[in-house]
Amino acid sequence: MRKDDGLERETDRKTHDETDHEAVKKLPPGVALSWGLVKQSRRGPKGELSIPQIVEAAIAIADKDGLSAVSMSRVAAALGFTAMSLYRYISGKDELLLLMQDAVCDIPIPPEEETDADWRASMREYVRASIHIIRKHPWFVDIPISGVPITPNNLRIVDWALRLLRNFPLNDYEKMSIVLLVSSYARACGMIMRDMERAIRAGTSPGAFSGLEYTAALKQLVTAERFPDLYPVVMSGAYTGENESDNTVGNDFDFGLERILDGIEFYLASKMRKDSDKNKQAPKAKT
Amino acid sequence: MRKDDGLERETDRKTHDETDHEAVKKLPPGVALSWGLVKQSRRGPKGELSIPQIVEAAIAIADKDGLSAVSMSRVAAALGFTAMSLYRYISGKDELLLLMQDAVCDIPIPPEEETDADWRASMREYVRASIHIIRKHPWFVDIPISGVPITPNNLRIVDWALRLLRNFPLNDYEKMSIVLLVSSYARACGMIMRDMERAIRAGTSPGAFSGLEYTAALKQLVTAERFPDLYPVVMSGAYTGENESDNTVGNDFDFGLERILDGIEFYLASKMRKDSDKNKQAPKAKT
DNA sequence: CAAAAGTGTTTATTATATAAACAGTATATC
DNA sequence: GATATACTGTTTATATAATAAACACTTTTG
Repeated sequence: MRKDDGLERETDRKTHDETDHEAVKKLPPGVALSWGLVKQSRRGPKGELSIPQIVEAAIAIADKDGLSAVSMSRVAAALGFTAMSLYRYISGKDELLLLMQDAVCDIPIPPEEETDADWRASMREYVRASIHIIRKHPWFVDIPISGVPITPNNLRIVDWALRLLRNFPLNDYEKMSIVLLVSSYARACGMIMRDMERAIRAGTSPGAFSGLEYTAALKQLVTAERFPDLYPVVMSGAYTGENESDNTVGNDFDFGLERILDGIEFYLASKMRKDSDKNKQAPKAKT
Repeated sequence: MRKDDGLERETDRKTHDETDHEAVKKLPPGVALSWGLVKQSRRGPKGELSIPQIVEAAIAIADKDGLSAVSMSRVAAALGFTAMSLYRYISGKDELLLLMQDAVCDIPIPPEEETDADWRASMREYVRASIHIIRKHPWFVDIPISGVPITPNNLRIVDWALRLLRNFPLNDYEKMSIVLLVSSYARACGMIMRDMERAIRAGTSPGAFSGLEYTAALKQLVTAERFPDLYPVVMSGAYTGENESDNTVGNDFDFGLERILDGIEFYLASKMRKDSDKNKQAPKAKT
């Protein structure tokens, strides 16, 4: 984890640290920690706790009882310490949340070889993996997005997404736009799936998520006059998924994803057509 | 608002009310309120407050100081009452949040005539309106989604979205999937725009959102070995939007939306092709 | 008029994050 | 080795939440 390999002389190390410091200092609190860039002082008693330990405990609590159950005192208690002891390691709860978020982004990235074959399949796999994080850690999307990802594990996922677009005739901005598009969709779908599974676990009869419980009420409330186009959809039961089998919700998401992939494919095709109009020989792929 | 037209006999009315009640009772707390289905008792002193008043005050506070500033006591204080007085109108804070959410969904829906002309333009308008809610009320997306929309104003927006698809050769499930797709994208984009504007208002230099401040740090942290495909994007400055003019972020979102619309269009075309293969005369539009 | 139902308030309870002061411990430097 | 220093985990205290319970008052209903 430590970059210092011991070969640099004292002065070099200092300069290097300071350069790092200036840029890194501007990072939001906690981000530096996530990159493992922390003071490593030798004096004083060794800490009995550690950041990974704290984060792990917090994640376990959040997985079990939700994000609201994650309080400093409960995390500390789970480790056999007092709430205040945590502040020796992290500066506050926000930092803990950020570290939790990055920690669960530490997923296995598929090896590069498998990627190139079928980009649509790869994209589906990417979306599936993104959704998997949310389903495994339902609290993940309860933490508001504070900006572009800048923590290491999160960035590895972005790196993976970009890899899938590597050989596409797109500039960096187009690539980022597509990553944004696909990731946003994954997030939105993951959120809804999360809600579904949460409801089922909370005792809602299986398949009764997505408003199925409220179907009867909605059929009384949604009138044809006030909701001309929603009315038939509610009445047919499609709105609340009355006639769907259990896993059809997943199919809904698959449907949307395929539309997005179609859109991307369409854009690539039209762009390559344009390119081959301009230049005589079309530059199909960069590598 | 009352369905009872006075012609039914007492027994009929009772039965009817109970039917309403049974179905409506199952609605989550607050949803019934949002539909205006509340006890209307005559005894006791008239309330000096009202639900719309409370919700309005809460929204004003949230718009100004964020969702975390919305406390029962602050809302009450803004109206000149004590915190506990609010509990005579709503059962708790969750209910207040739900009512706030529905209240800001009360947006002008464009008249039907303007819709049919250009469905892509209409869709763009729909997305723009959805995003506008989020930008005007940045706290909107801080409230987690608890399921399919079931409050009246929110459903009117869904109704609007469905109207845009009315004449498409799609079944209800396909329509809902497309609404989900477009709405999710709008939400995701709105969130990011919200963050951007929030950061700018908080003093971040204009255009320095989206990680621009962290560019220097990222260029040190993102190595070519660890992030082979992200590396060039960070280095070119595209990742943190270094070379973008102010409104390019919006253009990013436009890009993704156009891909989604392309995808929908592609699907429609391929489906109609299939239909015309099956039946001799293609049923182009239902109405 | 009396009962009932509803109003806003005061008071109290429980949780929360976190600041501040404290006593103990391991290291660095003399 | 002695001692200052920097660090450890703890105790105590503060401020702010949501909201339950008991209270006094008001208006309608029977």
